[in-house]
Amino acid sequence: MSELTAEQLIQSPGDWQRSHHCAQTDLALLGQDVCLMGWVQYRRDHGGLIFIDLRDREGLTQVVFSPDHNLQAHQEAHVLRPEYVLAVKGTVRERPEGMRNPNLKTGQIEVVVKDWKLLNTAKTPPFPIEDRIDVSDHLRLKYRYLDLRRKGMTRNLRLRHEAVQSVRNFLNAEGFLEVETPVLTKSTPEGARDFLVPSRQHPGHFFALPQSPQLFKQLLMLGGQEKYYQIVRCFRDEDLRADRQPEFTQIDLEMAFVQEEQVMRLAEDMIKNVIADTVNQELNTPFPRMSYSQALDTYGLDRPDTRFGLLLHDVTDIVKDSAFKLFASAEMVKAIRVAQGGHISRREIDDLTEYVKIFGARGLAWIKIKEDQWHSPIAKFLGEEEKQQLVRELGLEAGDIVFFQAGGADMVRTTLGNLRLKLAEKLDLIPEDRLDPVWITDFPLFEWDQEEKRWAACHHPFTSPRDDDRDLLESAPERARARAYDLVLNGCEIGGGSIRIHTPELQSRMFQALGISREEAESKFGFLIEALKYGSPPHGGIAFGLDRLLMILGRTDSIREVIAFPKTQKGTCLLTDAPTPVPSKQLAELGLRVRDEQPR
RNA sequence: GGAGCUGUAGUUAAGUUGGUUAUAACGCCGGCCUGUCACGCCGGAGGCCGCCGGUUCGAGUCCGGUCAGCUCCGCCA
Repeated sequence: MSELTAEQLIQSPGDWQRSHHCAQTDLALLGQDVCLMGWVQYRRDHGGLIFIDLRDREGLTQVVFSPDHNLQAHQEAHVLRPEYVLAVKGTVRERPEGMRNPNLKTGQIEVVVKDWKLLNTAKTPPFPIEDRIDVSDHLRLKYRYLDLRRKGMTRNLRLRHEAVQSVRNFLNAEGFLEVETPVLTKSTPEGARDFLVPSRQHPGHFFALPQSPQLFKQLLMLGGQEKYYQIVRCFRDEDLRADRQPEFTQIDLEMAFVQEEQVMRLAEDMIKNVIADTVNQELNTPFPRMSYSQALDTYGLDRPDTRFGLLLHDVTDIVKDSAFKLFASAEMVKAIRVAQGGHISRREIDDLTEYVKIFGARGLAWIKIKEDQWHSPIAKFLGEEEKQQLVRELGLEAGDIVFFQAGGADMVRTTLGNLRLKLAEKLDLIPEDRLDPVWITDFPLFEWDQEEKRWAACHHPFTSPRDDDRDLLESAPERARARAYDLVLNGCEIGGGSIRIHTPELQSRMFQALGISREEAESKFGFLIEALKYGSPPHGGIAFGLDRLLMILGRTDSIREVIAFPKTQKGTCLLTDAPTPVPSKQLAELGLRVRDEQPR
């Protein structure tokens, strides 16, 4: 028997056809001949007997090369290495007593090789194709195609597929039409930074990639399509986070002739359905609702995680005459009681103090409640009356610890809102298997843009004010409420929408309130205002961040885990090396020149 | 634009107060092995300690810078 190298053994599959997937081989197939194709997961070469765990997308099957069944095959199979690609034909047989593997779905059986083909060899992968190995993000992204072979990524891609199918099935049944909208579109003011695409045919002119299909979906309502949806890529040229990628996917939908209730009911039914179809969990509808101001008051954030307590209490009034000047002079003082948190050490408090500084806090006041006294750097400033009121407001008991934050309202809320999350994580208070949705409603229409010194749309400039707040647009914009709603799941904003403005008059007033001049409104949004003049139906909708929803359902802490080919935090692709410079000829065609081009 | 963490063999990590030849496990290569299943046993190879500079008799270790990955602030209607 001549010794052939692995490369010499490579063959084409020829007329071999795969009969089963590796996960399908079980006792029901006993005695049958099957043809499997896949990759070598593990090889256990005993010399006289070779076991290969063959992997395909669906699972693993043990195949056995035995000289008793095919001498040549057995001898050739010594060349097999991890990730080699092979096809085997063989017989499914029950494993001998005591040789079964209960950890493997197909562990009752094995496939005895009658004939096989080596379809391809493989370099030794830079990291093992196994879930239990933690590999650096850098390597995983550079060799993403190898990372995708791992079970975790395969599972996440399947989850994504199932979620998308569920959404389509649901919305199709509800009478929605899936319509595509342009990816090459118009740059608009407001919102995130646009990705620009230069126009070759019109030098100096640019398309923008859509931040969302917002205007087109409204135009589809104007186009009489009544119920639209799209699972659509959106682009925002802003810095990345664990839950943010420059391109991400929205489940976008819009309905004509509806009010808030219909959109919210439909949306929660859709989400309920997706969750049942993917992770087999049942949510109760209707989802709970909370006003924006209540969310800020009790959770500090507009995306409350309602899976645990640690609520914020306002104690501004209690300490307004305190001897502790920091409290007395503050615009707002809030507190979090951690029941039986007195064991938190000085060292841990120091870490938390460092943590809150990220949010602009100067420090972190705390009190440990003991049986006989209050242990705290600030206890000496607090009078009996103040202490009594704090006990009442916070429900204090011996063994508790209380954290305080005093200062500007925004800072206090943000700081304690984030501290609350930090504490919950640290103290393991988050029930990981819970899915707690909550609608946030009653958003303000505007928020003050400190940098631009003007009002900015809280949601977007097409969101309708409440009917009875219309006159506030000019007189008291800060009091105007929006017909907007966000859906928050486990403290993550997974969707948001609104009832839109559908008359040209109101839309023009909105632009005015935002400080957008008549001329600018005309040049940027003229087509919309014009369109609204031709019988626009009242309409509204919502858009969900598919990736974020999948992060929660897949119980992963990074958006990269649910995207096949994500970008790094610096917005690059380690696999393709994009973005790259382009030849000057290509730039010239576009009428572009790169300023201060560095020699490379 | 800013802050923090990380960077040592193919991979994951250890590396003490700055001190001789930089460890371990897995992987890889060679050999043995007919019931393993993350097979086992014997042997072997494998290092620009991210990069540049500085301090020092001497730097993986200290300092400055820089690059990359990650987390966060700003930003994200």
